[in-house]
Amino acid sequence: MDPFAALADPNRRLLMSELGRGPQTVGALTEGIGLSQPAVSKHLRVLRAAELVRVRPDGQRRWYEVNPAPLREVDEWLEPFRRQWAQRLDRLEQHLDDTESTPPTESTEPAEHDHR
Amino acid sequence: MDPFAALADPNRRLLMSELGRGPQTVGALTEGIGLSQPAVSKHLRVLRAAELVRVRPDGQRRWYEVNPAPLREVDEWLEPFRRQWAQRLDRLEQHLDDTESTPPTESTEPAEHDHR
DNA sequence: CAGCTATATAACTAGTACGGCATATTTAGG
DNA sequence: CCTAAATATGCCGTACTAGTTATATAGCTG
Repeated sequence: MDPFAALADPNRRLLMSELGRGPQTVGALTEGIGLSQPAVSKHLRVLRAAELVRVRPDGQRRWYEVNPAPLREVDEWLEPFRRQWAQRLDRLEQHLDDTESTPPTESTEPAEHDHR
Repeated sequence: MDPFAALADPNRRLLMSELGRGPQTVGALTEGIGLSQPAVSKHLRVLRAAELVRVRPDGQRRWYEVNPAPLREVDEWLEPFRRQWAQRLDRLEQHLDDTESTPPTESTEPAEHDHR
């Protein structure tokens, strides 16, 4: 399963963040979040399928821990957009007011753009 | 709408990447992707709701362009996991084989962890 | 073994997502 | 005005999601 889909759910992101603080059992995770234990188990299953977490059985407990590797894919996807952050932030504010009105610089084409 | 959810769909990520190469009209985007025009319009609506893109009407055309700002939220969410990447990458390989078998280092607890 | 604890799975439900086709809307152009 | 082009919206079917409760499974303990 792809990490983007796995991280789409806010509760799963919460679980990841919680696990980021160290390995946890299902019980501990269930307490931290406002969900039933089965719900947590299912989210963990999705995270496992995405390989975002790994499990270590220990008697009747299961210690879940973060596996950050698949997050690289997310990070790499973000990469091309990074250089745009700084540049466009000022433009954003300017645009928030007149989003509907201004056509591109030229008449029918947006002219060459920053990535040219 | 939250950027994670917006990016969960692979087609929307494709549209974002396409737009990363410069502003495009709906028609152009529709050609690039294997979807109907209405489908593209709907995806663009979601991206707009997440403020990941902005539109500029130009006659009957609409020029869509990336607004990278919300991607910062994603990037910031990744931040805490970054330091784990390097460290755990070697451990991962080791684990790929014996994920089910090895109990934690200690008997009932995973012993102290990096931050416990 | 009996019973408790910890976790996973099953069955069900309500809501939402994504696609398609058809249609509305807006603008351009003769 | 009438038509065509570009885009958005409505409606529908199918599929998946995320939650619940109930139950199964596995280990622990007396």
